[in-house]
Amino acid sequence: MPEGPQIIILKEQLEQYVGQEILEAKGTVKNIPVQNLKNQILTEIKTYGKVLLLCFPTFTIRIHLMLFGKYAINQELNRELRLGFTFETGEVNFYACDCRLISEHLNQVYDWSTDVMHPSFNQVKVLEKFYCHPERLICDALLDQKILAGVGNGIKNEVLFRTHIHPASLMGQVPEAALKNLIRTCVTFSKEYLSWKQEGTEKENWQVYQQRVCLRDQVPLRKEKIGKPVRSCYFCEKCQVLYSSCVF
DNA sequence: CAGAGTGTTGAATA
DNA sequence: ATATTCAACACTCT
Repeated sequence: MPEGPQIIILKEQLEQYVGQEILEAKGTVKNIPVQNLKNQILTEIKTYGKVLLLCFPTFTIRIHLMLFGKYAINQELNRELRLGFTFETGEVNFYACDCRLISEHLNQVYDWSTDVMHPSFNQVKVLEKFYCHPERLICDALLDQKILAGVGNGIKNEVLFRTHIHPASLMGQVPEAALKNLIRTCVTFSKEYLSWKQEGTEKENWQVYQQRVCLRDQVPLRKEKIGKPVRSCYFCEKCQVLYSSCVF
């Protein structure tokens, strides 16, 4: 399910429980001593990229929905419960997700300046990280959570299309102006994506991802497995420029 | 009905 | 020891 904007929605849905005590915690999660969570007060909810961070006074629970993760609020799904909390006014249940405990201070764990949904996002920091990997493909760099947190395969394809950059372009070959535009578009697109999600108009706004025809050229879009590790890239050969000395 | 995929990790292998 | 590859996870949609 989850790219950055969808995690923001999850955070918003859970905000109602901030300040409340965990009356009951259950689930088959193995990394976390579930019994010890009882009576803990949820003090804050944060997100970092695709990760949800439930903050308690002395520790944080990190939840990543991965590829198949599900959650349910005031409802139970018919599958193995990984981690579930009952608060004073309701419950939340997580399934098929990765859960772990963080005891360090979050500022030591996460660099907020490269999270596309974070207020302290800093374009210059991301550009610096981009320049550390001139030999990588642009489609790989966009998915690297250490470089740009919160961007998933959908956002990746959309921002490359919108900025006219071919996914197989080499980082070091893309002009600085194009890179800056790309980074800016990651943020603006993610925010648009969030509002489309909230309005329920998300589907109409995909321009390349899982689409068939380029809306600019009316040419069939290409779908190729590109990168390391390989991921699906949707692109238009006609209007997305390949910046590369290699032949694709 | 088979197969791919909104993602990442940790184990296996070289 | 270090780098790379790969299965695993678990479910929906095409």
